[in-house]
Formats: sequence, C-alpha cells, structure tokens
Amino acid sequence: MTSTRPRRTDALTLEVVELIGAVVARYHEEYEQAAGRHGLTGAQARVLGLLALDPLPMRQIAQRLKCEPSNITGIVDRLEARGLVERRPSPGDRRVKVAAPTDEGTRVAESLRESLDFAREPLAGLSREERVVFRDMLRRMLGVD
Amino acid sequence: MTSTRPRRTDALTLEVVELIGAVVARYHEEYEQAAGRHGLTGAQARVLGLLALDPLPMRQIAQRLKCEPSNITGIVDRLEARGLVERRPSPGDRRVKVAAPTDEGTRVAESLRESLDFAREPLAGLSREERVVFRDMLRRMLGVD
DNA sequence: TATTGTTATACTCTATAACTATA
DNA sequence: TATAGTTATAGAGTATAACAATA
Repeated sequence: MTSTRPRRTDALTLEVVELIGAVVARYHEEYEQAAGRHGLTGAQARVLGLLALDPLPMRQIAQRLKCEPSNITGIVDRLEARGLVERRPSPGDRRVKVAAPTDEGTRVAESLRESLDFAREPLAGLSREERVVFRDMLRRMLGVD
Repeated sequence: MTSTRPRRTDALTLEVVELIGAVVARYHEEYEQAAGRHGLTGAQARVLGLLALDPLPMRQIAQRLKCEPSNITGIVDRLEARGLVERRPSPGDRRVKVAAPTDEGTRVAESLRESLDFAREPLAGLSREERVVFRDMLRRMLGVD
C-alpha cells in the first residue's frame, strides 16, 4: 500500500498544506481582531490567556511564549496598568513574582476565548465521527500519539 | 441528525479547537525559524513569498497582508537592501512601484517554501482518502465550497 | 481632487547585555 | 556564584497623519 503515499509534488498534499496556511492566517487574523476589540495587542492577549489558565512566574511566561524574559516585563506592565493582571510575591522565593489575572482580567480572557468561534462554529457542521477523524489527523500532524 | 451536532462544551470539539491552536503555534514557530535561517524576519519572509508568486505594487502587498501601506515601504526597503527584491516602474501609471523578487530572492523564497516540511511530512503518513477528508474539512472550516 | 508611495512619529514587540535583589 | 526580574538599548513591525508626485 505504498501506492497511496504522496510524492513530493502531489497536488492534493500541496492543497492541504496551502489550506493549513490559510487556516493559520485566518486564525491569527481573528485572534488579533478579538484582542483589538478589548484594546489589547496579540502578545498581551496571549499572556493574559495563559495566566487565565494558571498564574505563572515571569520567567515561566517567557518559556511558554518562547521569548526572552525581559520582554515579559513590559507586557505584564501594560496588562497591570490596565488592571487585568497583578504581580504577587511567591511565598517560597522572594525573587519570584507571580503574575495572576484580576477578576476583570479573568472576564476579559474568557470573552477572548469565546470570540475564537471561527474554529468551533464550522466544526459544528461535522458529525462526531468526522470530528474524531479530524482530531486524529491533527494529533498525528503534531506528532502526538 | 441533530444528535451529532456538538454542544457548546463538547469535549471533542474543544480538543479539536485546542489542537488547531497548537498547529497554528507550531506553524508560526517553524515559519519564523525558517525565515531566521535566511536572516529574514517573519514579515520580510511573508512579503518575499508573496512576491515570488507574483510581483505586486506596494499598495497591493499591504492589502494582501492586511496592514497599512506605509509599513510595506520599510519591509521592501530591507529586502531591497539585501538584494532579494527590486522596485520597478509600472508602465501605465508612473505613481506605481512594482516590487519584484530578484533571481536570488526567487531562490530564497523557494528554499523557504520547502523548509515548511512540518505540514507536508506528517501528511505523507495519511492515505489518499484520509487526505481528501482532511482537505474537505479544512475547506469547510474556511468557508470554501 | 483623488490616488500612490513615502516620510515622520509614536507605540509595541523582540533580543542582547548589564544591573539588583535575592538565593 | 547562580538565579529571578528588571532596566537600557537598538532594530523591526505597526497605525496614524501629513507630504510629494502623478493621475
């Protein structure tokens, strides 16, 4: 059954790759717009969304976002100035500052998450079986077992 | 057949949405890295990739990237300084400048496109039928008929 | 007058390096 | 010494407004 393995120039594979690129572009677009509606930049929205799941020390935010810790200082500064995030001391280590969302920050994060309907809504048109197939393909694409 | 329509909190749908987010993050990461290997920023790589398909007036580049035209000036400036892009006059309208890739720019764009193997390689593990299903789902998600 | 591209400006994100306060 | 967070700095992307050349 090697006959179904795509060759390098396989038109179907190329189309799928292109579609994935389109999904990525669309996702980003919608994300930036949703952030903008709350007066946030994309980076600020990403940090807030991360903290809404779980408060984190500055350094760990940087690790999650794969950027330098020095960048996080400014982003959290701006979120803090907006009253969406606050820095808390860490009980065990006085060097560490834990960034946590305020009540309003939690609400904004929730609203942000819900405005990413672009992906969820079209999924509603799929049957459960189709969604399972889709999920498995995405998993395989990400190298998840 | 409304029984298969996912409810708002459907666990499977949420997982798929999350996986799409992961694919988006992964795609971006790989794209930035590929651009970096050529000494380009993500924005520069995107513009170069666009021009490699088709030379475009400055204003149209901005429309495609959904940003202000004034931003394109600087990005094309840097690509031009690297010898990857050149500005050409437009025969019909002397106000218009058409940005086009140089020979080296074309080579770099090709190399960039090929380094996005992350999507293509796992697709090789799918049968033709699976890829068709996957394609149709992506199309539906993007609202393409 | 309207349009194309540019310049000027201000803000944000980013990486690097040096600094501080803890450990 | 080593680590967490910050500051300082410089380059790049972004939007806004004003400008020159052309239509």
